[in-house]
Amino acid sequence: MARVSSQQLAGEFNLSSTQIRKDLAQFGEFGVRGVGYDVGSLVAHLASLLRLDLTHRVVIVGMGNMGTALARYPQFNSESFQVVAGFDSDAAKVGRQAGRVLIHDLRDLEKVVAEQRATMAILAVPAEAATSSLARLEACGITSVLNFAPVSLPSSSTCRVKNVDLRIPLEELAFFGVS
Amino acid sequence: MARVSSQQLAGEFNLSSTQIRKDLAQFGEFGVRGVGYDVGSLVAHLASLLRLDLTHRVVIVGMGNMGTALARYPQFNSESFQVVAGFDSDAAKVGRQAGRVLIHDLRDLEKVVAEQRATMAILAVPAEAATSSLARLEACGITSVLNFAPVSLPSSSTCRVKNVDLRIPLEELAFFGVS
DNA sequence: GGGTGTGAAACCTTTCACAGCT
DNA sequence: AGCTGTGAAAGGTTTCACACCC
Repeated sequence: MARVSSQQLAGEFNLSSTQIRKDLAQFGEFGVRGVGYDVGSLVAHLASLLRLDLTHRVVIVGMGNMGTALARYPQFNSESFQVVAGFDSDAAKVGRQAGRVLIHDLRDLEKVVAEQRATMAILAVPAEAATSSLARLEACGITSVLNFAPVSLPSSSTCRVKNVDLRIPLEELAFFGVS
Repeated sequence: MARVSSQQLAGEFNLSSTQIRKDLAQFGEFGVRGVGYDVGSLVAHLASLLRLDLTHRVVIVGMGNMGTALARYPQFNSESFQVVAGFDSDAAKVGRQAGRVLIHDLRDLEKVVAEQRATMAILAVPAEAATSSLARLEACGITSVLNFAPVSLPSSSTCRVKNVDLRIPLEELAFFGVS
């Protein structure tokens, strides 16, 4: 039975051991006094809390370079997430594979989302196509969207949008970078 | 002379007006009492503080789908940032363009970085190539690296690394997403 | 001994309230 | 009157110190 202590975790993440214990204690008494945390049960508890214990089915809209890169991104095809379809309006791409992901015609979005029982989507379309794509995703029951298009899109009551702006980490580097 | 008040900014960013004023006051008295902030001078002050007043010259290592997508990403070719070269070890890609970015042979990394006077780099190589690529970038004077490879790389005293893990926003969506 | 869980103290951030400038 | 800048109060988070359990 593998164990881990708050000190080991603290070392790993550059935090204090007290911080680790306080945070974990928020969700119950996961640890055993004098012993530490059982790795298996800790992982299970946290996965359940973060809803990573079930596999989320994801579609990617826009199979340009970004969409294709994300379809192949190993962390998007793991225990918790599975990319089940890609979509593009370019007929030349339809029918091809990107990694293990089949590219569908964007016109079939509603049909394929329903067939695949997808609940999450990644938007990787040009800025001008982002709003209309989001509307279609909302309408066919997608509840979470990760948006890579360079426009900020709003969440709604039925669909949470998270906007990824890759300029922000680059600006952080410019600010903190070695001078 | 365009002006803006802390209330307007607060509305824009969903913050309180006091928050805006306290934060800006950290860096000096940018505003004018009874009037507000002059947009031009506020932008200039903040750009200078964040070191976004000069153009940072960026190279991209690894011109697969992710590297190519980033080379074309409009926000990486703006006032503050300019992608000046791409690199790949695949001879078939060398000499091609991705957007306005010319792809060089990875063997010429040191030469081209010096010629182009680049100071920042984006790593978009497979996991197994990440560590050695970072070592070469550090050795040729790159001071900031944005790492998209799916491994966490450490900063050093001469080179700050920022690791981008796209699984994190996806996990946030899984957790907060509409149930 | 060793390591968790936790009240209390220290520390930091946000909000309030208002003086002061245009 | 209108809006910034800021000391003081309120609120929240991190660290400390130690009781408690294996």
